[in-house]
Amino acid sequence: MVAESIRRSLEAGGLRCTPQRYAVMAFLTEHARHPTAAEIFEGVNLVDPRSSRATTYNNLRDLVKAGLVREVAVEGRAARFDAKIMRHHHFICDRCGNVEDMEWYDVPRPASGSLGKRVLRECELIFRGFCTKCAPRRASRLDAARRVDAG
Amino acid sequence: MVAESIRRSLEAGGLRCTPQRYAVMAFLTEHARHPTAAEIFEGVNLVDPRSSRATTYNNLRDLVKAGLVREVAVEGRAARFDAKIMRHHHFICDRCGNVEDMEWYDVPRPASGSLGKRVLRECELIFRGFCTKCAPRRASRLDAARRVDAG
DNA sequence: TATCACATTAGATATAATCTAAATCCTTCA
DNA sequence: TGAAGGATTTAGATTATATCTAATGTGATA
Repeated sequence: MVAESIRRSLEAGGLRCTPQRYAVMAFLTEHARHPTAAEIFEGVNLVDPRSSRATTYNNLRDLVKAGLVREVAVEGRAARFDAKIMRHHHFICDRCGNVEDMEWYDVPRPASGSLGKRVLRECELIFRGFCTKCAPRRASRLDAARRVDAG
Repeated sequence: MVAESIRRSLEAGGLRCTPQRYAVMAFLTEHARHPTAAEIFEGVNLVDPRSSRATTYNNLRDLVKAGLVREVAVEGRAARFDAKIMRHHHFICDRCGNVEDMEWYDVPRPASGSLGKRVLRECELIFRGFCTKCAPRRASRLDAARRVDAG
C-alpha cells in the first residue's frame, strides 16, 4: 500500500507525516515527470487546498535533506524535484528544460589522487540534448554545432 | 598571446570582439574558480567600469550559446560559469556551493535502446560532496547519513 | 491538561535573471 | 565621406524563484 510506504519512509527520515508533507511526497511519487516547486504546490492544492507555498518549499527542502527526494537544478529555469524511488541518471532537454529519467548504470569513480581532501558523497551523470518531443523541432541555432562530441 | 586567442575564439563563435565581451571572456580565463554572473560583473567593472549588468548577462548567454563557456546550475544558488578551455568534470560542494574542476575521463554512454528518439549532445559527470575547505567543518546534519553510496 | 518542539501560514522580502526602449557603436557600401 | 542598418550596450523596470518573519496551530508526552 502506497500510503503506508510513504508514511514509513517519512518517519525513517526523521520527519513527521503531516498532511502537507505527505501530499508533497505522494504527488512526487505519482508524477514522475520531475515537477517544479510551483507545479507541486499547485498540484497538491488542487486535490486539497490546505498547503501554503512556504510549506511546500520547506517540505521539499526537508525531504531533500532527508535523502527522500532529489533536486535537479536546470540552467536558467526553476529547479525540478524527483522522488528517489530507484537509482537513475537524468536527461535534461536543452530546448524545453524538461528532465527525464534514464536507466541507471555504474559510473567510474574519479582517480583517488584527484579527490585530495574532498569528501565524495554522490556521482551523477547528466545527459543533455533534445527530448523526444523537442528533437524534431529543435532550435536551429543549437542544431548544427556540436551533436555528441559527448564523451 | 592570450588577448589574441580570446579574440580569435570569439570570432570563430560568430561574435564580435567588443570590449565588454572580451572582458567577460578574459575574466573567465583568468579566474578558473567558476564565478557567478554577479562576480563576473563586479570583477570586470573593477578593472574598467564600462559594462552593465544586462550586458554581462547577455554576453554570458551568447558565450554559452556559442559553446565557449559552460554554465553550471547549482541547487538553490546562482549559476556558475566556466571558460571551456579543456574538457573536465565538475565537483559541487554541498556546503558552500563552490564548483571545482575535476580531471576529465571518458564516461560510458547510455545503452542505445534507452535513448529512443532523444538526441544526445553532452554527457557530464557531476560529483557532490564537501570541498577541501568545507570537509573539516562539514555540516553535522549532512554529515552522518549517506557518505558515498555514490555509484 | 500543560508544555514544548515541530509545522504551517500569509505576506513581505531577497535574490537571480530577463525585458524594454532608447542610445551608441560598427560595418558596409554607395 | 557619410548614410543606413544591424549588432551591442545601457539604466532601470520587471519577472521569476525562493526564502524569511512572526504569529499561529498541532500533536506527543508527562
